[in-house]
Amino acid sequence: MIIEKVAPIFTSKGYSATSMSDITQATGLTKGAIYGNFENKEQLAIAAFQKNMNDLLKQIAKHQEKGKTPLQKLYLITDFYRHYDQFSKHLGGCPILNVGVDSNNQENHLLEHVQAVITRTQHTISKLVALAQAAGEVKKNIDGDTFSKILYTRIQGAVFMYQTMGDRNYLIEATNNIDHIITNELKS
Amino acid sequence: MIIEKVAPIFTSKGYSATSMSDITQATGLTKGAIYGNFENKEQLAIAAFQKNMNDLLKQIAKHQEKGKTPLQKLYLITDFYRHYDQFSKHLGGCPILNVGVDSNNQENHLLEHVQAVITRTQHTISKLVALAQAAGEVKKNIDGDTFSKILYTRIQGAVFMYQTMGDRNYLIEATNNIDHIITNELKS
DNA sequence: TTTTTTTTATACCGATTGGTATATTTTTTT
DNA sequence: AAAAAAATATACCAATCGGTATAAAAAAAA
Repeated sequence: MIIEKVAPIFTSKGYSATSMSDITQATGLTKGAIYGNFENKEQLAIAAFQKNMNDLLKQIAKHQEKGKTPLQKLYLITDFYRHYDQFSKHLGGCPILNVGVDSNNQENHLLEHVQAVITRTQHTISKLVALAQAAGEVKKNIDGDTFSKILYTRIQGAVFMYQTMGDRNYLIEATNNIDHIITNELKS
Repeated sequence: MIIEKVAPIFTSKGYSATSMSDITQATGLTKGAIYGNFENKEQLAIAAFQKNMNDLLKQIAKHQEKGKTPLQKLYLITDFYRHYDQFSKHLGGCPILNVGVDSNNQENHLLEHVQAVITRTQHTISKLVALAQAAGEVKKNIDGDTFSKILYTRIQGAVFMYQTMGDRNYLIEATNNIDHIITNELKS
């Protein structure tokens, strides 16, 4: 319950801009209660980030269930991010982007967690490409690792532009464009 | 001189993680001296951001001088970002990305300055495309505004991935890929 | 060289920071 | 119902936060 109430604050305001009184105010608890459950502010921030990532990755996986073949699932990943403005709202923004930038050049250990999630997600995408190749849906000469990096980089770029310009069209145009690439360059 | 020493700190650590004692320490001045030159911390952060943007935009313009035609200058923009890891280092990271994310959902007025620079830069790129079209270097049916948004979004995505993963290849692959698009889809 | 102006340093302000020892309350176990 | 364990609240800590009034020093103007 603490984590749930605190996670969107950390994501939207950033680590050092989030104070313990923000946390006590949001939870309705006192500092004693918070420190009875978490070692310190950093551990709470890490727990909040992991909760956000759990929510996010679970939702992406759920969205993919609508697709039957690996290729359909690939399209559904981009489709998820097409409407990422809605989902990221209740996370307090994109945790990967926000925490990634916020924790860079900082003394806390949040960055390592962000890196781990990015690496893991890229692996998931590249394995999906391999499955699509095995099913004959995607050309054999496509390199899954390269594609997953391109896809992830483009999506995060669109997320950044969406968040700082407040324009959802960046998400729409980027995902449409990636779909176009999948159809014209990957699809066999 | 104050701005010069302080700018990379604000960019790398973020607004609220940068304290006045960080500033006095970096400049060798006391708080009295700082507040004799700047109204408050926020105005100093804005001045620092604008100094960074001045440096960045000037360097991009300078890099473009090597090209003669509008199309060559377009290639030189992507070429600048191919080596952005070197240049952004002495800025304390990418000010657009870092300040854009950092100032989101914050009470300061930094975000508006970031938005203004992004809008302005996209205008510059789209005017360059128009010039290239007038010179017969780029197809007439290309929409400059759309292209400049795609280019900028992809570059910022690569900058984010470079910074959080610490891998320069994200910059290289993204800029190579954009060049590929210019050559195959824009060039007449 | 004296006066004026600008810049910097000192010393302080109240408020807030993250964090903790201890007491109280609540929950669980017996 | 009594005892033990877990969770929460109270009251406090030194340190630091951003900011300021005033005095000293340096620079510019006269």
